[in-house]
Order: sequence, then C-alpha cells, then structure tokens
Amino acid sequence: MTLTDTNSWTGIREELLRRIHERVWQPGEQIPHEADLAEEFGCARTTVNRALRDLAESGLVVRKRRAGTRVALNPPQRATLTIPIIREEVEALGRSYSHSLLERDLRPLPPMLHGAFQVSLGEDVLFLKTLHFADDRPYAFEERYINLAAAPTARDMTFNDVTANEWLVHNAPYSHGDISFFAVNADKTLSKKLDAAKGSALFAMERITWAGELPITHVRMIFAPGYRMRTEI
Amino acid sequence: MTLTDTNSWTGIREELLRRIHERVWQPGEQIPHEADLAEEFGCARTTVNRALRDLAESGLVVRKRRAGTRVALNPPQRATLTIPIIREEVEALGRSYSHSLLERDLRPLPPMLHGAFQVSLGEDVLFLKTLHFADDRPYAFEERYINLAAAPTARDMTFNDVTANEWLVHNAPYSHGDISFFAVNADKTLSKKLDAAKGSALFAMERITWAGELPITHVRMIFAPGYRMRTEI
DNA sequence: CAGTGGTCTAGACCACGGT
DNA sequence: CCGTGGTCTAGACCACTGA
Repeated sequence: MTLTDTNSWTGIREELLRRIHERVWQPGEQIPHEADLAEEFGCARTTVNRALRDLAESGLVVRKRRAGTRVALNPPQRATLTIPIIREEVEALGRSYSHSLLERDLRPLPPMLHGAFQVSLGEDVLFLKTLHFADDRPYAFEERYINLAAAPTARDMTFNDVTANEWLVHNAPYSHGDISFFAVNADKTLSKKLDAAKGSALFAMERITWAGELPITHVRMIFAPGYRMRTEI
Repeated sequence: MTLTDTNSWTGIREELLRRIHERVWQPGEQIPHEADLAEEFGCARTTVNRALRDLAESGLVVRKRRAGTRVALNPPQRATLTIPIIREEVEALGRSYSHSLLERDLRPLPPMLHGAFQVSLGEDVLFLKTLHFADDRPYAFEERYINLAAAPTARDMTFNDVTANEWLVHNAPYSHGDISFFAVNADKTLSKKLDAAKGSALFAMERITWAGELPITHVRMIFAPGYRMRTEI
C-alpha cells in the first residue's frame, strides 16, 4: 500500500498505473474485469470504470467490449497542445503585444488551397497578412484566408484593432479543423519581416477550420527564430 | 430539435454545443446549473455532468465550484498529438522501416543538459546516434542519452535490432515528460545524413522523460525535409 | 456559510463483437 | 450467444470557494 489509497477514482488509477509500470500486468496481457477490480478495491464498478476510461484515453490500456481490457503493447505518446491566441501567448510571457496589418484585400482563393478549402466557384475570399509583435520585436508572421460565406460580417471589419484570430473565435466558432506543424526556410520577405537571417529555419503552423461542412479560415503562421512549442506529457 | 436527441451524454453535449455556437449562451455568460439542465433534459444530473465535463476538457466552458459553469471567453485551441514510435509511423505510411545505429558509447552528460536532465555527479550516460529509414530513404536522425541509473540493463543492449525508443517503452516506462518542437537548419552532418540540402529547414522534436524524479532519457529527433506533424481538432 | 460542481454508490439495461 | 464494457439513474455526501 502506497500513500494514495483512498477509493477515489484517481487513487485507483494510480494503483492500476503502478501495476502496469511494475509489470504486474505485462504489455498485451488482459487485466481483470471491472467487476472483479471493483470487488478487489471495495468500490462501485462505476469508479473502476472511471479510472480505466482515463487510462484508455491516455492510451495506456486498450478496451474492447467482450474482449476486455489489455495493457497496450506500444503505448503511444500522447501530448495535448494548447494553441493560444497569440496575444495571450505573448502576454503570458510578460511581454507586451501589438500587431500590424500589412495587407487586406479580396481575392480568388489560390489554387494551392482548392483541395482542402473549397469555396463556391468564383467567390472571393478575404486575405489578410499580419505581423505580430512582442515588445516591438517581430514574433510571428500570419497569412490568412477567410471564407466570407462562413463569416459574412468579416467583410466590414478592418482588423486594425482586433486580430482576425480573436474576432473569428468570437464570431465564427468552428466545429473541427486540421493543424499541421513544419519547418520553413526564411525567404526574402520572411527574413525582413521577422528580423531573421535569410535562410533561417523557422517553425510554422498551418490550420484550417470548418463549421460543419463550411470552411471558415485557412491560416499559416510562421514564427520568429528561436520559437519553441512546448508541452508536457 | 435536431437529429441527435437521445438523452445520451453525447446528445446532450451536442445540444449544449449548439447553444454555445449559436450564441444562445454568450461567451463569458454563466449557464444553468447541472440540476436545472438535468431537469430540462429529463435525465440524471450525472449525465449532464458527463457532457459538461467533456466540454470543459476541450476548453469550451470553464467550471468552478460555487461559481458555476461559464462559456469560455477565449476558447483555447487544444489539439492532441499522438507521437508514435517511428517504426509504426513509417509502416503506417505503407513504407518499410529500417534503422542504423551510427554511434553508441558511454560518456559524461553534456553540460547543455545538466539543468533539465540531472544524473549523479560523474556518472556516465549511454549515448546513441541513430538514423531511421523509410524505404531506404532517410527519415529521421536521432540523438539520445539514456540514464543508466534509470535503465541499468540498457548497458547490455546493442540496440542494433530493436531501437532504443521501443526498448525503453517496454523496459523503462515513464511517468511524465516534456516535449518541445522547433525548427533547425541542416548543418553539414544533418544534410549528409538526411540527404538534405545544406541549410534546409528541418522539423525537430526534443523530449525528456522521467520515472518519478528519475530522468530516463533525453532524445532529439530531426526529421528529413518535408516532414509535417498533423493532427485534428 | 451556502451553493455549486466533484464524486461515489448500487443497481440496471444495453450494444457490441469475440467465441 | 453471451460476456464485457458503455451508459444511465436516483440519490447521497463532500470539497471548494465566492458572495
């Protein structure tokens, strides 16, 4: 018996974790039913279920009806990233945030995006180019396309005061999206805007969001040199 | 009434989501108690709780005892990354995986890591340098330090057949860790190993894992050009 | 101090999917 | 088919914390 030994679901989770870590239950091996565990711990099955469900979410065990619960063979490493609004990210660093809108116009959707981001034929999208600053030093460079069919009132926004990101969060909530992360070399424009040596490796993120079937926005964000995205597991 | 209208917790979640998306409940606004919602939906409070808990996990609402549940002002974008074992990632792409151990020796911990990765004074760590291939083309370059105090039997492993990653997953499970992602320029070595133009921007990941207080391993993985890490939200 | 979410219980029914 | 996890219920007590 270790310290954590209440019959709380977290306590039970710790004990199950211990058995997995200490190989009491081998990888791939089936572990006792919820009912048996409930009896062993002297608690309701619901409580055991809560603990096991949590372990399943983190990928440590695999659960199937009828087949029972097994210790995962290759527990995947899952990390939850929180991608904040840039202003909040900068302010959380204790630096002051500002931004500058470099371009804003209506234009056809570039062919590159036709596949992932389908808008009605011949319909223009709103294009924005923004530079984000932390303490007056460039922090990130953003290029964004907004589908006016999904957010018609964006047409009347200047986006000088409030960023498109924040405005969209409050005015065109998305239901799902795709994110990807990659690295790019600073071209001439980027190197100038982000105060980076030409050719520097820059961390970049691309995101598309939808409201149901309707695409809302496509954004590519490229961060100044030295940027790291961190998280804990 | 939409399609989803059972009294399942997912059905209730959909309805709550709808009210948030359609501004029935404004951002920052307090929503009804669990008890009231349970009455409205004609279900047990537990079921409403499950739905609200799920929304809270995804960051859409903020819950506090006594203060109630509020619609989040700036719903953070949360994304769950699954970081697989490289072999599985490559095989999932339908390509064949192989790897080659470039270096393996015992050495003192480099000063760079003294802060985050503390081992007993004067104790050597196991250093490994590995190149991962997909269909005989370089896929990723890995540099790893293993704390022999946390995984003593690693000393006897050649790591020629099984990669350190897979071996550690099965033999030295971690309790928590830090991950970060960033971009690096290909130096001479990287460009040669990864078959990349010198100076190319490469996507990189660094990870430290611990078992309790004991550091297990520090790994830096640098991917061949074109690599993207994707996920859905 | 009192209202709210957090959790636990004992029991029940059901859906899925191996055997 | 039938064992297992998934879910729901009605009720209870508790922990936290804001008014």
